[in-house]
Amino acid sequence: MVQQNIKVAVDAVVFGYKEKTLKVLLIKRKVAPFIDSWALPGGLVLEDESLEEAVERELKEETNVKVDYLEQLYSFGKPKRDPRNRVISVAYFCLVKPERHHIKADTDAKDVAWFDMQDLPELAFDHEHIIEAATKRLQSKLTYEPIGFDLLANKFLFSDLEKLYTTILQKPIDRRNFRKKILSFKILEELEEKVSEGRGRPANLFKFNKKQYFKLQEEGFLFDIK
Amino acid sequence: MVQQNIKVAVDAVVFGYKEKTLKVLLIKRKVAPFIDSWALPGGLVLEDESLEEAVERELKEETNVKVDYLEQLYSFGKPKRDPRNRVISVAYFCLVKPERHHIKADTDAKDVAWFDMQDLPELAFDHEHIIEAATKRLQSKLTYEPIGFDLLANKFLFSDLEKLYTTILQKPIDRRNFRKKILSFKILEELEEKVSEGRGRPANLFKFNKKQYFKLQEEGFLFDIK
DNA sequence: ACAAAAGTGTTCGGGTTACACCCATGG
DNA sequence: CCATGGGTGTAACCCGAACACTTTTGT
Repeated sequence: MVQQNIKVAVDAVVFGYKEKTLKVLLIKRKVAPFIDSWALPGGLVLEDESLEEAVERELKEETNVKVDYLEQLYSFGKPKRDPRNRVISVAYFCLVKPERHHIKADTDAKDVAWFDMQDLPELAFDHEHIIEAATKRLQSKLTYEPIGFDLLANKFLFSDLEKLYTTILQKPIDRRNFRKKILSFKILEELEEKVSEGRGRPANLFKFNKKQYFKLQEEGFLFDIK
Repeated sequence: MVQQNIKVAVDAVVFGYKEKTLKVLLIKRKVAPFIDSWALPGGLVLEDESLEEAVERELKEETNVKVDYLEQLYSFGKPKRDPRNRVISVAYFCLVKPERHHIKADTDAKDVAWFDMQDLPELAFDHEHIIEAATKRLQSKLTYEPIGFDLLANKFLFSDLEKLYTTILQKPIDRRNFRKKILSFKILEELEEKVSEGRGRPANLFKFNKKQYFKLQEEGFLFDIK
């Protein structure tokens, strides 16, 4: 048997929703190759940690972020994707609530920043490709799982939720039908608090009731927004 | 940086549909660990091949099978999943048409066999877990992509298709509604040939028109069987 | 009083569901 | 002529789509 010398890395596509736009978290690389390029946070997996632990560790080390949602996206393994050694990267799909948007370039990165998805810089490796896959995952998941709530603050306005859907899916939504549909799921709590956004009628705050969602899910309920 | 010594493998969950039951392709291991256990076909990735190439090569070497459909399933990377070294396995999801069911234990396996999904043996590593994930993928894909046709012969009876759906999804289907729905998609060609299965009225043969499906897909058509 | 955003109901049409009888063949 | 599996139509219902005006507040 030929001795195998392939390295295993993880990379994280971390989405955040801020100022009514979708953002992705990038770091500025401190080491070759692609030194000074923007790239996804990530790095080699250690001997004794799971893949998920590796992602969480790298995110902590490089960006100081702790994500609210994390799932495996896809593994990228073309022989030449890293110009030096062969590296297989297991990419993860992550979501962060605004409360946790505070980032900090830590020991392992020169800089960290949220980039608007409409305005990404040149990226290292095949990271552009990975972000593309993550975006598709985000768009499709948004329609059949309540992951939008992992991008919003705990208390949010209905109009925030609606704007998030139109922004990410890039198509208009009928406000009345949308509200009717979501409310019919009975997974939101309407709070007493109201918020006035400067002008216009003050709006009600809502909260996602995750426990209730899990309960309904057990009973066969399927979240589905077309 | 600590030197990393993780190996990268691929494993294939190959489904076949035979004798009106769903089967999975397994090999009997020739080497430790788990010598003589049944396991998924697979093995270490070579330095200069892509992950997909690795799967196809291993399938050829171990079982002599060439699959009709292949996509990445998930990467399994818990530290202790292989008792000896750390091995990350990128699992693939594969479908084979009956014409290609002829298998042959080749150089790298002691034996190869199709196992009924209802009657699996004890499996090596975490392969039972991998098969479980593949089964879920199969069930969900069956409802929103026309992958059932990659499990049937090129020419098939409507009742075969129906039986395949009821078998895999494990729930009854209304024959009339199912036929109406599928035919409404206009992705099947009804052939002139009829087949008499011993008793009963002879049935029409159908063929899946893949080209037509791709064309409709471009136009925004979504295959969907609930 | 005006601008801005929030909140709300009804109608229509298409698609999904439920449902049962006749047909063609072999034994 | 009987058993077996193949093939077919219609009516009820539900859900999604389309659509516009009123309410509440700040300026």
